[in-house]
Amino acid sequence: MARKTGSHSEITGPRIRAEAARLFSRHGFAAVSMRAIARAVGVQAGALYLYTPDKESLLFDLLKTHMDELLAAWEAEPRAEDPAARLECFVRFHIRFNLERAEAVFLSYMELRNLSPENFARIESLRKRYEDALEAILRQGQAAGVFAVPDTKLATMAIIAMLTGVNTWFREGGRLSRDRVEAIYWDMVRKSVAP
Amino acid sequence: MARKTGSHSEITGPRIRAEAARLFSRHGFAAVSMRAIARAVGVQAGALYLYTPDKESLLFDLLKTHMDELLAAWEAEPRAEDPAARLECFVRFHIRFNLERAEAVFLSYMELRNLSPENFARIESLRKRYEDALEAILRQGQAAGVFAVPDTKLATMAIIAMLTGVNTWFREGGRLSRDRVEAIYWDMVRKSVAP
DNA sequence: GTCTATAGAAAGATAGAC
DNA sequence: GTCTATCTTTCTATAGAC
Repeated sequence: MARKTGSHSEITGPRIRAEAARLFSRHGFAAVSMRAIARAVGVQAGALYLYTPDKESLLFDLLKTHMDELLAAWEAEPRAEDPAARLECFVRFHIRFNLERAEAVFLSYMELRNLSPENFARIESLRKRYEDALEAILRQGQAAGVFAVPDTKLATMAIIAMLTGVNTWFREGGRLSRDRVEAIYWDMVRKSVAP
Repeated sequence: MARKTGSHSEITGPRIRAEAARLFSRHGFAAVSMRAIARAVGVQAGALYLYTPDKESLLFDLLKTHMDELLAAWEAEPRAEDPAARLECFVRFHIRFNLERAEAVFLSYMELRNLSPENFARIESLRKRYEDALEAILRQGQAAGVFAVPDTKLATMAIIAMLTGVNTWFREGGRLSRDRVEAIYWDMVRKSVAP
């Protein structure tokens, strides 16, 4: 136990990211000062710079981690062969994952403009990979004749926007359970791509 | 022509709102300074306070005007009796109007958190009125047996999110014309609420 | 109606003590 | 690893000249 008083790098780093995510998603990146983050964590402002070179890198770290986890979680899902079953899996996965990470999802849509062009491009390419996963399902179903969409690219964007919208109104303990919401959205998506 | 040099109230007011909308939508409310708005307009920062009591009121004015114009434009649309025809009208109206006012739409989704609680509530109640217009169409079609949605409230939120999403990717002069996009989205919406 | 000038507060980031 | 102190810049908003 030779550790010096006030040395907590293994917990302060994650705490900084957690508080930054909470504050950024609530007030917006530009409206949150480094001092405000430090206060929430319980350290002085200067201490933050031991964990991030600057404010923008802190934001980028949050968005990059979120996108990596999103892609990894989707790739870990069981992979159904049937296009309709895969599409249902995607719909339920997207709603579930996004509701569990509401803060990060909000950030990843709202705060992109605060990234440098290079960092912006990196996040966008990860998002594109995720969109491509859905488009591949739609193409497969289209080829098999079980889906009939006029344009798979537009259907991809339409479905993702529709599903992500759940985050704007869903509240735990509200009128509908998360599972019921998933079922209702799946019903609408299923019909929207039906022949 | 007794007007003093530098007196332009009838054009400076609208210019301030236009430049503020452009800058807020591009960089975010908190990231745009009053100096930056003044510079874009071509006046000094102090002159802005002849047109707005403070920065937040300027934002509120933009959002309020947008919501008022949205509601007025929808109410001015020809009102079809048939629920399916009215729904198609809503889909096309929403896409068209939102694409024409991309900056204001972006602001009205992204910058709500920068309003005071009172002003936030005023904007949200206008948004609710717009959502209610769509829900009324869905209820009417449901009662007539031409639509079959598991939950009209969720279908309302799903459809609006899907349609508003067009603004995130549509570019004039791209692969698809605006009319073609409207038709494709209408096809998907039509099927999603079909029995 | 717009300008210059400025008050007063707060921002991002760094230096050096401990 | 964290703190205190501070540099430098920038911010919102106001006062008073023209």
